Amino acid sequence: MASVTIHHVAERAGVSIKTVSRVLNKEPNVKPATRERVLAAAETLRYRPSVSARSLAGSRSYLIALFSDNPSSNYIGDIQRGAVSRCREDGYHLVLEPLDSAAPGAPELIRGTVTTLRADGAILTPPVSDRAAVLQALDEAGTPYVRIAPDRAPERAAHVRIDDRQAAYDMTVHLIELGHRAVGFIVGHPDHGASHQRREGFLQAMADHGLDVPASRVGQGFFSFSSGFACAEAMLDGEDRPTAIFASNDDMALGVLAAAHRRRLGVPADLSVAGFDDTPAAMTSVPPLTTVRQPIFQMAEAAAEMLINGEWDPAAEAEPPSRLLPFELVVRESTARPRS
Amino acid sequence: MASVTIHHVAERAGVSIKTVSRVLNKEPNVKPATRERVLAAAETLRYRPSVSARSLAGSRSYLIALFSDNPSSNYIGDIQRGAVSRCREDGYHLVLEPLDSAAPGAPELIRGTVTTLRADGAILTPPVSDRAAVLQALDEAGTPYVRIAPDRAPERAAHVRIDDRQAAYDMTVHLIELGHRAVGFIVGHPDHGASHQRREGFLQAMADHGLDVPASRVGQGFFSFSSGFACAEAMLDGEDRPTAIFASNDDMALGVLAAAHRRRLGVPADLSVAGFDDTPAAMTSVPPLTTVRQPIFQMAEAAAEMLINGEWDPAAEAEPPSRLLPFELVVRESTARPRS
DNA sequence: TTTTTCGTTGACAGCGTTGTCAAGGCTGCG
DNA sequence: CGCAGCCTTGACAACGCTGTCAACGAAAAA
Repeated sequence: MASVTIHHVAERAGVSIKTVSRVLNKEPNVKPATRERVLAAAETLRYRPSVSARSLAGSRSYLIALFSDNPSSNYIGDIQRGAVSRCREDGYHLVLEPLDSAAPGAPELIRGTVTTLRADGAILTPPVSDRAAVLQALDEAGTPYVRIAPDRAPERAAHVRIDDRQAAYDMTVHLIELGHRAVGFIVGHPDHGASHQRREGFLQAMADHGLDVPASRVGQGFFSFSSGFACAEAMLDGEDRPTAIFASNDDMALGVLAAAHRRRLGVPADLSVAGFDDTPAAMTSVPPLTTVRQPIFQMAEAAAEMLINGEWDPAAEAEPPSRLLPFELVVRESTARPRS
Repeated sequence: MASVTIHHVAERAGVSIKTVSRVLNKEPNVKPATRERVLAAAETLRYRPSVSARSLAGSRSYLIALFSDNPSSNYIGDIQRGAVSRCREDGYHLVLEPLDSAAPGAPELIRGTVTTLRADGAILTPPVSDRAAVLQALDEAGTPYVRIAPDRAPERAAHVRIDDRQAAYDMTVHLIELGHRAVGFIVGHPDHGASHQRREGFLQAMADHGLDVPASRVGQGFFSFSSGFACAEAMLDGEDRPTAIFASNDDMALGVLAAAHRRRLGVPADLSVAGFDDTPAAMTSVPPLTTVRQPIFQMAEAAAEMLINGEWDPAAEAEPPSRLLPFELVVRESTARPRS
């Protein structure tokens, strides 16, 4: 309880607290012998610096806030693990702040959080990463932040993303190459930036192959199972039914699967289905889903790293940094050649 | 950036910083008029106390650590939302610490985390809540903690749980009352405390109704889809196939569904399936799953509350507090009378 | 009226670090 | 040999807040 402080370590090592501080912060100009002595003392005493004291005295708080709205739990879980993993390397900690980013109080909540915490940075997941009011609050608070998979105004701040457009393009080409001509598409939640890019990628691929996409083949979903189900019902009941449906995320693809199942349409025999995200459910569905895998864990790691390294100073005029990570097409059993 | 401190508020309100501190901490003996003045000043200046400073000066850090190992993301997500929700009421923040609780370094990681953070408490989710080494590390660090759904030695520390035994008992009775006699059971991960209690509840209910449970009808799963699938295959392929299978969680129940589907067994016509947890997938599966709903959100809220209120002082000899929350049987379409 | 008590307020000393600045000791070069 | 200049180290003042203790005035008691 009477916790061990830097003074105890200093005393044991026979040096001043400042020298201990130097060693622990890997500052230069400490004699190797001294460094060893300090390290040994810290080790035997099991010394742990207090983040509060460090934060108060220094310029870093060792705290990073993660603001997320409720997209899929799996997505958030990967984000969290990735961010924490990188944080641990440098003694940082992740403070969790789930919220309703559309609520009027959201910007104020965020501002309050980063200022009470004196957070060194914030990570925003979609759809938070596209809320202008939130970004503004963070700008005003002077807190650096990294947007994950932003849509609008990517140049506005630091961000990490995959090429959603290209991924959707590639998946569409996969379907076309299998022989599909009538391909339906289910757009994701309009508030999520990636939704638009995925749609564009799809449309572009179809256009590039001279394929027509009537309005009835593009449904508006919300990234939920039920919205995927509803859109699929509409498409499958209409005349000129598609032979393949590409849903903007796995949850909706699962909804498509359910709708097909209900109509006794075999997948992939009668209908090919493709998703996006490669959630765990994609592997366990019947049949397993062809989908796009995003390196979510790595994206979060990258975001944390950018913050820890202080790669972006909001005050400076420099262009905010960004990273583009690779995606991967995962072809499983839900897509096949159309029945001729 | 040049953040507003308690001094600014004090100056603006024309009082000393101590008085501002009193008002903000809701301490007694402050004249109402003074209180108003301070509150107004804080409001217009948008003052936010620094957790670091509070932590350093006072006895509370306003930080609670959440240690979780990777059970289902949905479960963890609910836990997080519940805990954060309660934390916000009192200006607390949740620090996320996912880890591999079976790793040899886990206790040390936890000890290090709570001491650098000077955390006011820790919340442990299963299976972390049953790791003796972890509990010991926390005891040594003198940090209060609340175990969620612990199995072994519940009297050892504060905890929150539902009556898993009774829930499994009730679900089993539900199946028996539908007319099932041959009921299979899939045990959960042996490291999770609730697994044993659920099995006991099942066995007790069967015994109370004079029903026999041959060893072949009790499979050992691991809370995963694939383990549920494997266990179901074994039971369904054996002679004397059960007419109902009760899986200890929804993921495994989904595995059972897949196995039944593969054998062209109708659910619930040929086989009734019951799960546990009421995950989102339970509602969207085909057919929707009969399951047990745990008030996960509320359990986490309760855990955070116990910590915030300081309901348990590890130093004191008093018996650690605990809370038992109600569960709910959710009957959907995966269970029905057996085909006569 | 005088004394006691209590409600209200402020001064001030930390809390455990880091940042600043200065003091020595040593090295190297003139 | 002397002095500039670097390497190494330490003293000490913050950082923003809470806990302690004392002071003041007013209300209550004598």
